[in-house]
Amino acid sequence: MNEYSFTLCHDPGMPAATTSSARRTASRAARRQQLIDATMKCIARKGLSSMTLSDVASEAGLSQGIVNLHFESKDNLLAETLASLAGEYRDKFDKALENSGPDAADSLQAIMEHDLRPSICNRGKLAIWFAFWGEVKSRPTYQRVCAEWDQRYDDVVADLCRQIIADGDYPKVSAESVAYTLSAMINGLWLSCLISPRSWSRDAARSAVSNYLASTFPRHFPRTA
Amino acid sequence: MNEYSFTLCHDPGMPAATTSSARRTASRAARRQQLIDATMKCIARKGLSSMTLSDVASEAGLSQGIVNLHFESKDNLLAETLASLAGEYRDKFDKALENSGPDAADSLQAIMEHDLRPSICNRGKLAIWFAFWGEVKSRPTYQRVCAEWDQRYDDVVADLCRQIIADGDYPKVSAESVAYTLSAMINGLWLSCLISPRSWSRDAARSAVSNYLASTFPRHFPRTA
Amino acid sequence: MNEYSFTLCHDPGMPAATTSSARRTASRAARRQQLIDATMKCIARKGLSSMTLSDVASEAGLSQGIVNLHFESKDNLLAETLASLAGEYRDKFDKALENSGPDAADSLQAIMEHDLRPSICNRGKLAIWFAFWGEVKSRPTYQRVCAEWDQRYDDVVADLCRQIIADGDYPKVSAESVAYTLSAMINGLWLSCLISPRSWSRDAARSAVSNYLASTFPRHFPRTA
Amino acid sequence: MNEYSFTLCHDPGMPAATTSSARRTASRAARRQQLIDATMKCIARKGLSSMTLSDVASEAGLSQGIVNLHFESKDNLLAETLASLAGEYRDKFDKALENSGPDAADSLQAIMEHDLRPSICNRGKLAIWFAFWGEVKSRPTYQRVCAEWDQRYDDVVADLCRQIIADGDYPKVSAESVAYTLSAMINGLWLSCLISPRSWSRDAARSAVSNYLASTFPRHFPRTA
DNA sequence: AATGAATGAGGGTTCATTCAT
DNA sequence: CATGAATGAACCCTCATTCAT
Repeated sequence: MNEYSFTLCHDPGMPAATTSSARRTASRAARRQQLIDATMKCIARKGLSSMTLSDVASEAGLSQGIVNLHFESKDNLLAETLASLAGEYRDKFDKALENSGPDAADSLQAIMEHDLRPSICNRGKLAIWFAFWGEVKSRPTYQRVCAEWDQRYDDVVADLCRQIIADGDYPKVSAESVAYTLSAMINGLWLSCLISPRSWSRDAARSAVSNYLASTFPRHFPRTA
Repeated sequence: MNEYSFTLCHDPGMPAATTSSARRTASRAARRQQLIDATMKCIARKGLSSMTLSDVASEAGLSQGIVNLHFESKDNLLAETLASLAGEYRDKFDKALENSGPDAADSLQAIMEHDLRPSICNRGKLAIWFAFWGEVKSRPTYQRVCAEWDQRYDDVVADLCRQIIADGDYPKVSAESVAYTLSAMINGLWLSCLISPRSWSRDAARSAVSNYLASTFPRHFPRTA
Repeated sequence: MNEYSFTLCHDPGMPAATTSSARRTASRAARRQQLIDATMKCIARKGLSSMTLSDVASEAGLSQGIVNLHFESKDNLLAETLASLAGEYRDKFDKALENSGPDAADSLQAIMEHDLRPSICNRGKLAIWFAFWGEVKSRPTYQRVCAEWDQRYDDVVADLCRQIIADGDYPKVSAESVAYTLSAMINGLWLSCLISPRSWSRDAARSAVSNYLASTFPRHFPRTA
Repeated sequence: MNEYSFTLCHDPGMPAATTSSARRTASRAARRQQLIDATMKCIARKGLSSMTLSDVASEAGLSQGIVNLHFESKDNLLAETLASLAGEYRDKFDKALENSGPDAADSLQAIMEHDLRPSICNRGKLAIWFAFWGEVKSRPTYQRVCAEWDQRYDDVVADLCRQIIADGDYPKVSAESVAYTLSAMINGLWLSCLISPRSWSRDAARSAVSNYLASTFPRHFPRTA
């Protein structure tokens, strides 16, 4: 499924073209990732607006100045955190596609399942996504990263839909519209998971998607109980 | 459509039943609303995490200390801003319902149209909603307000779906699931409006919803071109 | 005992040389005193450094701007409060002298008793005195008022001591030194009342003074049990 | 004279028993003491109520945020300043006792002399003590520290008096009352030093104490010229 | 590379003071 | 005379950033 791969500014530990200091560079990359991970935890726990670099350093078990040493500025750390979040998501997304069955329907199913899986769809992770989305309007950088990915997501899904439509003869269905709807649904379900954790049910979310797919592509997605 | 009305802590400009000082009281409420409006503009422009009380005061054309005078603290201002945002939305929502046709399908249609109308679905307003959603995990207060509203929204829509299902004999359709899906779709479409304003199209959003409704309730929502 | 009277800048409600508006002026003086009283309560409760004009206005049951209306500034209010405190003390002091027996020893006794009486020597009142004394070094105004009074106190007491010494033939005793000691003792006893209210005992304070007087002027102050 | 030693929360520059980073720790303690010293100067110069953290930082030749870095809050700085003031006094007090002659009368004499020595009894230092005493009523923390010390002072002095009384056969004298009187006298003399620096005379203060001691314990404290 | 003490700009907040009513 | 909304300077405090070690 390489054809869908794309690049964001996410590439921890690029091979270090320099001669010897591979270990040092590797360690540097590892430290950066460690700090990014700490940042994500902090965003999830305290929110973007009250997270401080002290929090991040503490969470990472390191000292005050460490973030500026590795990322120059807080803004930069956050930008790279978003890139990492997106990259991580993309990797899992790609893997889910690769591991899916051969048909487009299987792939589509895999994507949807993937998006609702606990490793992706849990309050902690979602809080981070929404934290960045909440600043998208005022931070062109965030917007670019998010928009790029969303576009790609829609493209991939639309492509799969096109194959399904061709395969199953659904003349009245627009691939783009279905892709758009699916993408929106996932994001909306994520929001409700974040906002109403008490009443939220993963099964309800899954069957909402299933129902939609079943009513849109009845010959590919049989209605479940 | 009073049966769907509900209350959030939103009540700008109470009717001033008291005899004297009505003017002063009115002015006080007006000032608060003025500050809340300024806050919304600032959130939309700068984001929750970099908006300052100075920004708000400037935007309102007033002096530094004015916010603390009327809201005691920034936290409080933000909480009341969210309440106002929700209240404003609720009012428009209720009005849209009232003005809709007599049938449940008309009402449902009205809600969907309302949610995608420019006065609701524009980057400025959406940025505010997402700003608060982005902090929901770390601010129980925000969560409560948002969850309360989401629940209500789903209830109202589910109720309408139930009427439509009963009326149109759609035995395999679950009202809750459809309501859930519609609610998620709207939020997801909002997100894409916020994130990808360039490629976003109101018509595409509308037809995504229309298509879904048409495929779910074919006898009530005829497929459009 | 007019010979000992002296003036501080304390004179509430001076007769108002103007023609008619006597009532208005009287009311004005009353209001000023009301505010000064409120100020004293606030100093006792919150301390000089955290007392605000709002506190004073609240305590007096009046509105925000009232203090500046009547006293122009906070500094001025405090200066007049100190003057009032000193004036009040002076009045009671004078009255205690007037009401005392005819002899110098009686007068001295009366002064000492007066200084340890609950109406003077209670934590509330003392807190106010010490609050001002605590700022004496940095506020020449306070110092002047306090120094003036202290001088007078010492003079009065030294005068009485002189009479006692002459009357009782205590050749080795210096009137000034005894006056100085008595004055210091009283202030020290006040401090211990303020600092150690739990263990402080009015009787212990009184007998400390009695013992001192008995050992200094044995023929005038018989030792008590 | 170890039997009279006692502890307040005062311990600048702990000996750094730890192996490494002794320098850093030492420096930290030194910085704290530096700030406390600056605080004392500021209180003496401007008074508790108008001293600001800026003043302290300037006085110490350091930057704005330094106090909060080392003391967390202004309240905390002040509390530790009082503790340091009391600790410093206690150390000198103990040393004066140690260096005094062998007899109880010598010790008592040493204490009194000590309390009136210029290094203790000067307007700058006294202004600080009175500044804190002025807030004792509204700050339980201050009160506790002050009350604790006063109690100890009285205990030590009373103990000495008891020895003197036993040694010299003064049946009618109460050790507690004398101790109480002496303690009060010293505080009162301090006040007059603070309030009336012009007319205040160290010799007058000393002879007031001497006279009292001579008349109370004639066989131990011979009358001076 | 890592530390953590130090900086200082800028935040939220307080409050003495002003002024239209 | 009295009110209380409004002001804005100045406070305490936070925190991203710097830098000597």
